[in-house]
Amino acid sequence: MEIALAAVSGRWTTLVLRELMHGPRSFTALRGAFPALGAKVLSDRLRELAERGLLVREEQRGFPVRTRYRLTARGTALRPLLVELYRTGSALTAPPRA
Amino acid sequence: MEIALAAVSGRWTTLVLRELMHGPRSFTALRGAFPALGAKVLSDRLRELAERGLLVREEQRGFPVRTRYRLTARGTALRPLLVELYRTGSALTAPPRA
DNA sequence: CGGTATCCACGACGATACTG
DNA sequence: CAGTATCGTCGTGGATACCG
Repeated sequence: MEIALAAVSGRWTTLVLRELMHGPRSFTALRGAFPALGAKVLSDRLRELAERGLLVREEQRGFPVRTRYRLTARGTALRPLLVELYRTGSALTAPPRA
Repeated sequence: MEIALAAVSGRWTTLVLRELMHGPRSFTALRGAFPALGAKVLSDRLRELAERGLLVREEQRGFPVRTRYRLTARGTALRPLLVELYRTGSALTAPPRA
């Protein structure tokens, strides 16, 4: 559980993962998706996720340099967990039944 | 998702919740279950979980004072999430399939 | 466009000591 | 038995500025 928890921990981590579940995204696209997310934090998070083998960074040659972040199989494996987090969060938000 | 994540965040939180899923436990019983868990951190965690309405603290009169921590309905609602965390963690631990 | 470098604030965690 | 008090450390995250 610690491993799974570490994989999704961090204020922005789940949001970034969720965005990438829809397909590869560029750095700027991710920033655009979350205006409140600073460049440094996004950079930190992406590096961490890459180190955990949950996503890969792909550079396209040319100018300006194009970069895409794509989830790996391990990354997409987190989908059910994200769904469950959403489901449980909704349940907790709903009025407590006594 | 942030709400669900907050509910299970913290190094010991999931473990404590998991232990309480088996039934009410005393402070000392919880300490015994996790020898590496300091009294202060356990105290912090229990207070936080109580504030979130995930468990309740029950005192029995007498000497010495007996205390039990029991999950509420909201607390037990986290079970599927814990299961999913375990499942996902196992999947991530397993050899990466490329 | 796609980042890195610095610095700072805050909260989680841990160790130690003490209490009713 | 069931905690609280205090202190120190570290990681996350935010603000700002700068770079190829």
